[in-house]
Amino acid sequence: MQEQGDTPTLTTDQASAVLKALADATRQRILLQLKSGERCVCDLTGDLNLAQSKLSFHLRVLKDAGLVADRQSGRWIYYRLQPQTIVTLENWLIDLRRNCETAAAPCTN
Amino acid sequence: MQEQGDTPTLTTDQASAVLKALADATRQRILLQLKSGERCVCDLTGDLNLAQSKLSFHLRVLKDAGLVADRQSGRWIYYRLQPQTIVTLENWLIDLRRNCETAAAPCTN
DNA sequence: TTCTTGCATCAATCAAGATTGATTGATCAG
DNA sequence: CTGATCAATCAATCTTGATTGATGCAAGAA
Repeated sequence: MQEQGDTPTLTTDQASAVLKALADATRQRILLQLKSGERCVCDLTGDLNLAQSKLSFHLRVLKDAGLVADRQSGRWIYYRLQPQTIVTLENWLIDLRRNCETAAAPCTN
Repeated sequence: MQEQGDTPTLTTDQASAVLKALADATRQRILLQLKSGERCVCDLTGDLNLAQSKLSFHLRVLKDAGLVADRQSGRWIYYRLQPQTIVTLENWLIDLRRNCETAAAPCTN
Protein backbone atom coordinates (compact mmCIF):
# COMPACT_ATOMS: atom_id res chain seq x y z
CA MET A 1 0.00 0.00 0.00
CA GLN A 2 2.90 2.37 -0.64
CA GLU A 3 3.31 3.01 3.09
CA GLN A 4 5.91 5.68 3.56
CA GLY A 5 5.05 7.10 6.93
CA ASP A 6 1.33 6.84 6.22
CA THR A 7 1.29 9.56 3.60
CA PRO A 8 -2.15 9.86 2.01
CA THR A 9 -2.55 9.65 -1.74
CA LEU A 10 -4.06 12.47 -3.78
CA THR A 11 -7.04 12.10 -6.05
CA THR A 12 -6.84 13.84 -9.39
CA ASP A 13 -9.15 16.55 -8.12
CA GLN A 14 -7.14 17.13 -4.97
CA ALA A 15 -3.91 17.25 -6.93
CA SER A 16 -5.46 19.79 -9.30
CA ALA A 17 -6.60 21.99 -6.45
CA VAL A 18 -3.18 22.00 -4.79
CA LEU A 19 -1.32 22.52 -8.05
CA LYS A 20 -3.66 25.28 -9.17
CA ALA A 21 -3.25 27.04 -5.85
CA LEU A 22 0.54 26.80 -6.14
CA ALA A 23 0.64 27.98 -9.74
CA ASP A 24 -0.20 31.62 -9.09
CA ALA A 25 2.60 34.14 -8.63
CA THR A 26 0.84 36.12 -5.92
CA ARG A 27 0.15 32.97 -3.94
CA GLN A 28 3.77 31.93 -4.30
CA ARG A 29 4.81 35.24 -2.77
CA ILE A 30 2.49 34.59 0.14
CA LEU A 31 3.86 31.09 0.66
CA LEU A 32 7.43 32.37 0.58
CA GLN A 33 6.54 34.80 3.35
CA LEU A 34 5.19 31.90 5.39
CA LYS A 35 8.31 29.80 4.75
CA SER A 36 9.95 31.28 7.80
CA GLY A 37 6.95 30.97 10.07
CA GLU A 38 3.47 32.08 10.94
CA ARG A 39 2.34 35.58 10.00
CA CYS A 40 -0.80 37.61 10.58
CA VAL A 41 -2.80 38.99 7.69
CA CYS A 42 -2.11 42.58 8.59
CA ASP A 43 1.64 42.01 8.32
CA LEU A 44 1.32 40.16 5.04
CA THR A 45 -0.65 43.05 3.57
CA GLY A 46 2.23 45.37 4.31
CA ASP A 47 5.07 43.04 3.41
CA LEU A 48 3.60 42.06 0.07
CA ASN A 49 1.96 45.41 -0.67
CA LEU A 50 -1.34 43.76 -1.56
CA ALA A 51 -4.85 45.11 -1.32
CA GLN A 52 -6.57 43.54 1.65
CA SER A 53 -9.35 41.86 -0.30
CA LYS A 54 -6.87 40.52 -2.82
CA LEU A 55 -4.75 38.97 -0.10
CA SER A 56 -7.83 37.55 1.57
CA PHE A 57 -8.96 35.97 -1.70
CA HIS A 58 -5.62 34.26 -2.26
CA LEU A 59 -5.35 33.10 1.33
CA ARG A 60 -8.69 31.43 0.94
CA VAL A 61 -7.57 29.60 -2.20
CA LEU A 62 -4.49 28.39 -0.34
CA LYS A 63 -6.56 27.36 2.65
CA ASP A 64 -9.11 25.49 0.55
CA ALA A 65 -6.26 23.61 -1.07
CA GLY A 66 -4.91 22.65 2.33
CA LEU A 67 -1.65 24.50 1.81
CA VAL A 68 -2.12 26.85 4.75
CA ALA A 69 -4.04 26.87 8.00
CA ASP A 70 -5.17 29.80 10.07
CA ARG A 71 -5.57 30.57 13.74
CA GLN A 72 -7.32 33.44 15.41
CA SER A 73 -5.78 35.34 18.28
CA GLY A 74 -7.82 38.26 19.47
CA ARG A 75 -8.45 40.51 16.54
CA TRP A 76 -5.74 39.00 14.39
CA ILE A 77 -5.63 35.91 12.23
CA TYR A 78 -2.37 34.09 11.77
CA TYR A 79 -1.61 31.92 8.76
CA ARG A 80 0.97 29.15 8.52
CA LEU A 81 2.09 26.57 5.97
CA GLN A 82 0.75 23.01 6.11
CA PRO A 83 3.87 21.04 5.21
CA GLN A 84 2.09 17.69 5.07
CA THR A 85 0.07 18.80 2.05
CA ILE A 86 3.28 19.69 0.27
CA VAL A 87 4.77 16.32 1.17
CA THR A 88 1.71 14.60 -0.25
CA LEU A 89 2.19 16.46 -3.51
CA GLU A 90 5.86 15.53 -3.57
CA ASN A 91 4.88 11.88 -3.32
CA TRP A 92 2.35 12.31 -6.10
CA LEU A 93 5.13 13.67 -8.30
CA ILE A 94 7.51 10.87 -7.36
CA ASP A 95 4.89 8.34 -8.31
CA LEU A 96 4.29 10.10 -11.63
CA ARG A 97 7.88 9.97 -12.79
CA ARG A 98 8.66 6.48 -11.46
CA ASN A 99 9.06 3.89 -14.23
CA CYS A 100 8.40 6.37 -16.98
CA GLU A 101 11.46 5.36 -18.99
CA THR A 102 9.94 2.19 -20.39
CA ALA A 103 10.48 1.44 -24.07
CA ALA A 104 7.99 2.98 -26.45
CA ALA A 105 4.76 1.13 -27.00
CA PRO A 106 4.71 0.68 -30.76
CA CYS A 107 1.96 2.68 -32.41
CA THR A 108 -1.03 0.43 -32.99
CA ASN A 109 -2.04 2.12 -36.26
CA MET B 1 24.72 26.02 -3.88
CA GLN B 2 22.27 23.52 -2.45
CA GLU B 3 24.03 20.82 -4.48
CA GLN B 4 21.97 17.69 -4.44
CA GLY B 5 23.09 15.95 -7.58
CA ASP B 6 23.35 19.21 -9.53
CA THR B 7 19.61 19.76 -9.66
CA PRO B 8 18.79 23.18 -11.09
CA THR B 9 16.63 25.59 -9.13
CA LEU B 10 13.37 26.96 -10.48
CA THR B 11 12.59 30.63 -10.83
CA THR B 12 9.14 31.72 -9.77
CA ASP B 13 8.10 31.97 -13.41
CA GLN B 14 9.38 28.52 -14.26
CA ALA B 15 7.69 27.03 -11.24
CA SER B 16 4.44 28.70 -12.25
CA ALA B 17 4.65 27.33 -15.77
CA VAL B 18 5.26 23.78 -14.60
CA LEU B 19 2.61 23.95 -11.88
CA LYS B 20 0.05 25.48 -14.23
CA ALA B 21 0.72 22.76 -16.77
CA LEU B 22 0.29 20.08 -14.12
CA ALA B 23 -2.87 21.60 -12.67
CA ASP B 24 -5.20 20.71 -15.53
CA ALA B 25 -7.20 17.46 -15.35
CA THR B 26 -6.86 16.69 -19.05
CA ARG B 27 -3.12 17.14 -18.89
CA GLN B 28 -2.93 14.90 -15.85
CA ARG B 29 -4.68 12.19 -17.82
CA ILE B 30 -2.12 12.58 -20.57
CA LEU B 31 0.78 12.37 -18.13
CA LEU B 32 -0.67 9.28 -16.51
CA GLN B 33 -0.75 7.62 -19.93
CA LEU B 34 2.92 8.49 -20.36
CA LYS B 35 3.82 7.13 -16.92
CA SER B 36 4.39 3.69 -18.37
CA GLY B 37 6.38 4.87 -21.37
CA GLU B 38 6.41 6.66 -24.68
CA ARG B 39 3.20 6.93 -26.72
CA CYS B 40 2.35 8.34 -30.11
CA VAL B 41 -0.29 11.03 -30.49
CA CYS B 42 -2.59 8.81 -32.51
CA ASP B 43 -2.76 6.29 -29.68
CA LEU B 44 -3.30 8.96 -27.05
CA THR B 45 -6.23 10.35 -29.01
CA GLY B 46 -7.92 6.96 -28.84
CA ASP B 47 -6.96 6.03 -25.30
CA LEU B 48 -8.09 9.33 -23.83
CA ASN B 49 -10.97 9.90 -26.24
CA LEU B 50 -9.87 13.44 -26.94
CA ALA B 51 -10.37 15.56 -30.02
CA GLN B 52 -7.12 15.78 -31.94
CA SER B 53 -6.71 19.53 -31.69
CA LYS B 54 -7.50 19.45 -28.00
CA LEU B 55 -4.85 16.83 -27.36
CA SER B 56 -2.36 18.75 -29.46
CA PHE B 57 -3.04 21.92 -27.50
CA HIS B 58 -2.43 20.23 -24.16
CA LEU B 59 0.66 18.41 -25.38
CA ARG B 60 2.11 21.76 -26.38
CA VAL B 61 1.46 23.21 -22.92
CA LEU B 62 3.21 20.22 -21.38
CA LYS B 63 6.10 20.49 -23.81
CA ASP B 64 6.53 24.24 -23.24
CA ALA B 65 6.67 23.55 -19.51
CA GLY B 66 9.39 20.94 -20.05
CA LEU B 67 7.25 18.13 -18.71
CA VAL B 68 7.28 16.09 -21.91
CA ALA B 69 9.49 15.76 -24.96
CA ASP B 70 8.61 14.53 -28.42
CA ARG B 71 10.30 12.57 -31.16
CA GLN B 72 9.25 12.06 -34.74
CA SER B 73 9.35 8.67 -36.40
CA GLY B 74 7.99 8.61 -39.90
CA ARG B 75 4.50 9.96 -39.85
CA TRP B 76 4.09 9.57 -36.10
CA ILE B 77 5.19 11.70 -33.18
CA TYR B 78 5.99 10.04 -29.89
CA TYR B 79 5.75 11.83 -26.56
CA ARG B 80 7.48 10.89 -23.33
CA LEU B 81 7.79 12.27 -19.80
CA GLN B 82 10.78 14.40 -18.81
CA PRO B 83 11.41 13.14 -15.26
CA GLN B 84 14.12 15.70 -14.48
CA THR B 85 11.62 18.55 -14.67
CA ILE B 86 9.45 16.75 -12.15
CA VAL B 87 12.44 16.21 -9.89
CA THR B 88 13.25 19.91 -10.07
CA LEU B 89 9.73 20.71 -8.95
CA GLU B 90 9.99 18.22 -6.12
CA ASN B 91 13.06 20.03 -4.88
CA TRP B 92 11.28 23.36 -5.13
CA LEU B 93 8.55 21.94 -2.91
CA ILE B 94 11.03 20.52 -0.43
CA ASP B 95 12.67 23.90 -0.15
CA LEU B 96 9.30 25.58 0.37
CA ARG B 97 8.29 23.48 3.34
CA ARG B 98 11.71 23.35 4.99
CA ASN B 99 11.94 25.37 8.22
CA CYS B 100 8.36 26.55 8.00
CA GLU B 101 7.53 25.60 11.58
CA THR B 102 9.18 28.59 13.18
CA ALA B 103 7.35 30.35 15.97
CA ALA B 104 4.94 33.07 14.95
CA ALA B 105 6.38 36.47 14.30
CA PRO B 106 4.34 38.68 16.61
CA CYS B 107 2.07 41.02 14.74
CA THR B 108 3.73 44.42 14.44
CA ASN B 109 0.49 46.41 14.66
C1' DT C 1 -22.95 51.77 24.11
C1' DT C 2 -20.29 53.61 20.14
C1' DC C 3 -16.09 53.83 17.48
C1' DT C 4 -12.24 51.66 15.36
C1' DT C 5 -9.56 48.02 13.42
C1' DG C 6 -8.78 43.44 11.10
C1' DC C 7 -10.50 40.46 7.99
C1' DA C 8 -13.93 37.91 5.01
C1' DT C 9 -17.25 38.20 1.42
C1' DC C 10 -19.94 39.91 -2.40
C1' DA C 11 -20.89 41.81 -7.13
C1' DA C 12 -18.94 43.63 -11.18
C1' DT C 13 -15.34 43.87 -14.30
C1' DC C 14 -11.35 42.10 -16.58
C1' DA C 15 -7.84 38.78 -18.14
C1' DA C 16 -6.29 34.24 -19.03
C1' DG C 17 -6.97 29.66 -20.35
C1' DA C 18 -9.78 25.88 -22.64
C1' DT C 19 -12.64 24.14 -26.37
C1' DT C 20 -14.26 23.68 -31.08
C1' DG C 21 -14.04 23.37 -36.00
C1' DA C 22 -11.43 24.41 -40.02
C1' DT C 23 -7.13 24.75 -42.31
C1' DT C 24 -2.38 23.65 -43.36
C1' DG C 25 1.98 21.12 -43.89
C1' DA C 26 4.35 16.88 -43.83
C1' DT C 27 4.79 11.93 -44.63
C1' DC C 28 3.75 7.87 -46.79
C1' DA C 29 1.01 4.57 -50.04
C1' DG C 30 -0.66 3.57 -54.48
C1' DC D 1 1.55 12.71 -59.28
C1' DT D 2 -2.77 11.95 -56.30
C1' DG D 3 -5.09 10.76 -52.26
C1' DA D 4 -5.01 9.61 -47.42
C1' DT D 5 -3.30 10.04 -42.71
C1' DC D 6 -0.93 12.31 -38.65
C1' DA D 7 -0.46 16.20 -36.20
C1' DA D 8 0.19 21.37 -35.50
C1' DT D 9 -1.96 25.81 -35.77
C1' DC D 10 -5.37 29.45 -36.16
C1' DA D 11 -9.64 32.12 -35.12
C1' DA D 12 -13.80 32.29 -32.59
C1' DT D 13 -16.19 31.17 -28.67
C1' DC D 14 -16.81 29.73 -24.05
C1' DT D 15 -15.33 29.18 -19.35
C1' DT D 16 -12.65 30.02 -15.46
C1' DG D 17 -9.95 32.68 -12.45
C1' DA D 18 -8.14 37.33 -10.82
C1' DT D 19 -8.87 42.10 -9.55
C1' DT D 20 -11.31 46.02 -7.62
C1' DG D 21 -14.22 48.57 -4.53
C1' DA D 22 -17.95 48.25 -1.35
C1' DT D 23 -20.19 46.08 2.42
C1' DG D 24 -20.62 43.22 6.57
C1' DC D 25 -19.15 41.14 10.71
C1' DA D 26 -16.50 40.26 14.90
C1' DA D 27 -13.26 41.81 18.45
C1' DG D 28 -11.32 45.07 21.30
C1' DA D 29 -10.92 50.12 22.94
C1' DA D 30 -12.98 54.16 24.84
